Amino acid sequence: MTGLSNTALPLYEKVKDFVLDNIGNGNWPQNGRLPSEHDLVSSLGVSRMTVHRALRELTDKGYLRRVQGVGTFVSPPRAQSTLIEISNIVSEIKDRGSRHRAEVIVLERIEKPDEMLLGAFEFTELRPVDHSLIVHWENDVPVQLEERYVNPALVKYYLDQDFTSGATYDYLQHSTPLTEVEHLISAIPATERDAKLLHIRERDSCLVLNRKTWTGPTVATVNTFTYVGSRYALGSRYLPPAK
Amino acid sequence: MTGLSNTALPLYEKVKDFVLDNIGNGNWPQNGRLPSEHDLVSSLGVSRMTVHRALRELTDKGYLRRVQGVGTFVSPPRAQSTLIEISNIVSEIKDRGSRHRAEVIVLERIEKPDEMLLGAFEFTELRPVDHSLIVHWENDVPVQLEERYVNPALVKYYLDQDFTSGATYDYLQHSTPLTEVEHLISAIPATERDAKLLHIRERDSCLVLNRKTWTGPTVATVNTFTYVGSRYALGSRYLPPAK
DNA sequence: TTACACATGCTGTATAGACAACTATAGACA
DNA sequence: TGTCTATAGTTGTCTATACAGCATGTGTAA
Repeated sequence: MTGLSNTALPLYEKVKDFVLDNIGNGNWPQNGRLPSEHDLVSSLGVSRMTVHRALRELTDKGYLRRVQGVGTFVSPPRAQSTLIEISNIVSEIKDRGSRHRAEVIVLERIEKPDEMLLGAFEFTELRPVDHSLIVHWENDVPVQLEERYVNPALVKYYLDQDFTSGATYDYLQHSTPLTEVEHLISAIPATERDAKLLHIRERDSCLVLNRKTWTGPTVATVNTFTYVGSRYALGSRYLPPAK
Repeated sequence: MTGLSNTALPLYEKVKDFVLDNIGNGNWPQNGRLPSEHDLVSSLGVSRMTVHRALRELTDKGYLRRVQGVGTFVSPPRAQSTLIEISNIVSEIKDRGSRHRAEVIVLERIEKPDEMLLGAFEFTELRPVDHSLIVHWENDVPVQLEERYVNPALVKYYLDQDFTSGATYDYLQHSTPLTEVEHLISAIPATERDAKLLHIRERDSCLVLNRKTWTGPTVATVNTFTYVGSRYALGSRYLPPAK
């Protein structure tokens, strides 16, 4: 009596389905503890690596929460799940084309040189500050307003890191203590300040992306990106296969 | 000479970094072919499972494209990459709270009963059509306009599926042929139609989420969600840990 | 009582080996 | 020439085993 389905899926997919079913029908309640890997190995009759892979993938998708030395728990259904993944939208917006291109352009156009952005995220040579307002340009047309706030307590941390290893972007992906990200995307009419800086009329539609990152329980950074609604959209484009 | 970094990362993370470095510095060109797993095992001195995990995770993130029996290739830098993941935004928006709740509410409020939505995605009992316009309400206030187009050729496919197995949501996650998703989020002023249906003024800011799904090279569905900008935002909230 | 060491149970990582499934290619054959 | 077949190479999955790292409870000693 394995409890696994009979379809042709790989074993680890069947294990995932088994777990999701038990969560879905309330068998394993929210924040409840799952059987240990060893228990699942015994009851399902598969190897531990297979169980482990299934649980790891469900953890990546946000269905589970695992703590080494303690156990595996059912995550509450909302929020937490896709947060990290959504952060990729922002990455995509910022580095369309080559990796650091967009940011370099920005640097040449900064309106107030005194208010430098915290470059630790994308660039090494910059002096970090804890608050900045930046206008991004493209072909002499302002397209985006960016406001950044960085928790001063964390600035030192970034300065102490060694970002000269070349693979800055990916290094950060792996090693930063930024554990969670919150995103809010909204459509608001341009304020007087927005209109002036972006060369549009007041009340024109703007697309606002608000991003907040956390390191554990403390807020690390807050970013507000304001786009000219009539000209720009967020998102990602899919190119269908040629053949 | 392994080529792996000396930091304290797990081996599979080092392999990932190694691969990303080789992609980043142009050593392995776009659409180029990577060394086989066996080659990497030889040159890096780690086991094949470790190499495999690294390559699989990079594939999931969209950096690589793998074809069984052929090889591993460098994906073009963006687009394909995070598309699947981003689709979760839409899921979360639609089913905050319990799984099918949101959709049920919608059904009670449909303005034109003749233009039913294709329920195959969330509900079994509905008659599918290939095009529909829906107004979503909350507490007697219209909050969202939804326009759906479904490729008629695919309607039959969904009808033939067996969605009565209980785990509808997860079943679809695994088995639908929807291979790719394109999202565009934009801020637009309300058209006359939008204003009338959503009880707002013309030119008021609206948040528009456009979603297009593909099965291979053909478009499967097109959804347009129009939200009242002053009242709603897309995104996800993070709740910091209590302790 | 308090502090520390240890055992236990859990997840995380890594390996070696095996087989399955798929693709492309080369060669045999009609 | 065209078609089928065998084969080599590649990725996908699965197992059994081992060890590391972490958290918690327990028992011992101060």
